[in-house]
Amino acid sequence: MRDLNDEAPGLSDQILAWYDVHARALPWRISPADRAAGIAPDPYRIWLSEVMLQQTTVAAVKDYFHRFTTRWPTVQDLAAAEDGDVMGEWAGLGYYARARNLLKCARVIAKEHAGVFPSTYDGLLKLPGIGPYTAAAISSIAYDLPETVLDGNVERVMARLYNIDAPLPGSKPLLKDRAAALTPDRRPGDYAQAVMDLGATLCSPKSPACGICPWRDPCLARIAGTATALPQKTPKKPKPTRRGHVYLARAANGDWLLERRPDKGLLGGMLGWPGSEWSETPAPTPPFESDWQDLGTEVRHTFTHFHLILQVMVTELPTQFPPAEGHLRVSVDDFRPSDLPTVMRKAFDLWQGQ
DNA sequence: TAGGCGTGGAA
DNA sequence: TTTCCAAGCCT
Repeated sequence: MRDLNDEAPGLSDQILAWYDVHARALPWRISPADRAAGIAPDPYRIWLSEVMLQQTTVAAVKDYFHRFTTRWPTVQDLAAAEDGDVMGEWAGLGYYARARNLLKCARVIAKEHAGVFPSTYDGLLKLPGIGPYTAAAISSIAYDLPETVLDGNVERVMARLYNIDAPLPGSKPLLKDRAAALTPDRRPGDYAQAVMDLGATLCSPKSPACGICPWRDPCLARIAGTATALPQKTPKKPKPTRRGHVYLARAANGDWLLERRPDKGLLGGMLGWPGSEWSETPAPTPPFESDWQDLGTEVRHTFTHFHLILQVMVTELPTQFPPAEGHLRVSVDDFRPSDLPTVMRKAFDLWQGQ
């Protein structure tokens, strides 16, 4: 049996040589040439990009990264921001606990670490929103420490390189061991980005470009013809469908009735329309007595673990409406649809379009 | 520890 | 249309 660990130095050299030529230009990335010239990444920008990239594509992150770094150029700037401004700027990116933890983390860095990110894996791991992957990513990319990143890309690349057919997530420790054995002491930051770039571009889930892969020769899955079937994953449960009502009330002067959702749970900390519970058979719960009209078109949206169909009800907001507990009256000048999470913005778009 | 937690693009 | 999945973390 071929032992790829004996070839580890050669393997890391091969993928680094590939990365030197094919590294994508990304707004948060220091190119391999600039790195070689001694330019160091800004840990704040690496951290911000890595949190945004959790379960999120590069294409979706780019504009958000630019807006955040323009508005808050340093971690101290971000730490001093208002909660609602950060949540509004994150709106549309999803997994909103990331934004709440981002702000928590920035404030810990500013207050307890003098504005400087810890430079060790263990120090980073203690911070809100930083788990094993992100701690390893910041350690390696920002500080050039030989920590092993294990994200979905690296899992796929390792499962194929070693032809491991044990299913995820159970095989994760084994994949981590394989990935760690390959992590070099030389250029660990470039190496981490190289393996992830390889997974994101050539070693793709459905149709890997094995013919032009720098690891095509040693790859045991390519040799065995099993690459596209790896990594195996335990099957997922089907998504149920839930229903609900949302209530859009606008005053003659343009004011809107909104609510700030509680910090915990779905869409936590985000703005939203008042509404019913989301269940199989939700009872209507209008925020105040009025002649509510059914907009006629439903909002359809899919979350991580269920489908949602929302009935959109509209009426005029009384001029003297006394806001109930938890309700916000937002003036036309302060209301920006882009501050809403996508499912809530869809309801607004329907209202606007009718 | 397994489930909660968004969104949009690709196939 | 549906399914898969993307630089995961938290509880």
